[in-house]
Amino acid sequence: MGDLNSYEENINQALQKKESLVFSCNCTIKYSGRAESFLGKGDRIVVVKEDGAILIHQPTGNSPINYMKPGTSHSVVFQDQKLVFSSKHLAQKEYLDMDISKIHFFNAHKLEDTESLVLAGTEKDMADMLMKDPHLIEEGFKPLNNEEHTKYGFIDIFGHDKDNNLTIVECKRYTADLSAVTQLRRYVEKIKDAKGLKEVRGMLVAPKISSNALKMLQDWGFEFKAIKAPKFLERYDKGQKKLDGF
Amino acid sequence: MGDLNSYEENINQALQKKESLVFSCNCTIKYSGRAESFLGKGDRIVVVKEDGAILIHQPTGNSPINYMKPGTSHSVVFQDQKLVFSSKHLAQKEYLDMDISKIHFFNAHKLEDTESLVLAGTEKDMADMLMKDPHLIEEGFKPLNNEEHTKYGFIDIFGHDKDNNLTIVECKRYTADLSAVTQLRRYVEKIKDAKGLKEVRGMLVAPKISSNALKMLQDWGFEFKAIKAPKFLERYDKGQKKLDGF
DNA sequence: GGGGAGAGATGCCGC
DNA sequence: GCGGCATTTCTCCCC
Repeated sequence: MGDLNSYEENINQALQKKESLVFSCNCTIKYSGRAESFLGKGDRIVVVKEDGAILIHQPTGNSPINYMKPGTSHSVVFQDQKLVFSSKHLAQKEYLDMDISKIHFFNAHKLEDTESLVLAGTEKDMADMLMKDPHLIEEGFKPLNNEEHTKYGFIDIFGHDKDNNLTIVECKRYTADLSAVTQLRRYVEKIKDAKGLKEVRGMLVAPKISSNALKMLQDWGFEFKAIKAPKFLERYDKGQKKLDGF
Repeated sequence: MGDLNSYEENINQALQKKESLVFSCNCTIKYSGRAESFLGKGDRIVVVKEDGAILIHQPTGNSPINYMKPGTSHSVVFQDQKLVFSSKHLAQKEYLDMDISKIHFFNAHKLEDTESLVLAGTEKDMADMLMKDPHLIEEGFKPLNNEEHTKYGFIDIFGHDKDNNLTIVECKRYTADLSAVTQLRRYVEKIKDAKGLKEVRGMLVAPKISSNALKMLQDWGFEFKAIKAPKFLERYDKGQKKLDGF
């Protein structure tokens, strides 16, 4: 580790080469953009990615304490015994400035990664499962096709129950809350209006529902059905069985 | 940089000492918990914090591709020419496994940081501004105090207009959308019911409103008032003026 | 710990 | 670009 001023050229070169920078430092941070913030002196971990994204982390916690989106440009100058690290995103009128008093470590590296995440257990997986096995919703439920249901908004599933009543189903992969109920209400009213119907059934499908949400749901004459989102990822499951037999 | 297997002890020691780990590696990643995911081989940056939080970043993008919350425990073993990095959060039934084929760099460090962020420009700042200068909402508007308005839920501001009509004001610091309108509707209905009133005014205060939200708002007889959230952070602003005269 | 709501939300898709 | 909506949302606050 060299002197603080020796990092000025190192960092600027790495930025120019579009490498990913990772360093830890003692610094203060100012941000101005969608909001404004200030953070006093402390040790942080900083990651600057090749696309300009910057993430600044404190030693605890899940989320970055400060950050800027991809497309941000960065520069460093040594000034008044400090490294001044400046980040700007002109299009978004956002600015971030770090006054760095010490660098604990620094690394810059070109990273290669062309993979993208394979994910299972989303709300869409849940809706797909219900479209495939509509009896999970209710015996005799007949879902309508996707073309139909896009016309009136982003309704997860709608179709007819065994008595041919039009039914709207809203899925949530987590505990359904008040806003899930108002969302369902919005769809039911929209469809009633668009189709000129007096009665449209509304169903909320989720693993759980909060107490207040259930009350509101029942007040409005809607129904709740407890179903868990499927989170079976074949590729992963196979690996798990072989590797460590969970 | 030593051989891959030499990192096994390094990493486990750093974990035991509750240091913050930062390293870059080539790996595959499996996650199982709230959902399940798999990510094929590629270069990533990994941060493990002293509280157990782990963040894994690809070379581009704002958000971590995989992560676990504070409270996660970690361990590493060298096995089949790979470093197997395992993370578990038993309470949350979450598991993450990295198969590491190469470490590009590794650093572990104890970080000191006791500061917390000072932030201005939130929805609360906006509500505070309106409570202080209620004429911004409307001439003659008289807000009620905070004790009162907590009794019926998380209503931003409510009070009486110049004609003494009870009025509920919902603030949004960004563009108001459909859910902001249904949220306002929920509050108005709640208050009507609780107070046995026939008429309660509902106002949405935000810098902008989406077209569909405006239509729905008007359909229900509510009003929109365009006001921007204040984002003036005194401490920061002073610094800016002195330092670089923005 | 559950519930409710904001966030400098972010990210995705559709028009 | 805006709009609508899910997110392994995360975070905070209050009960």
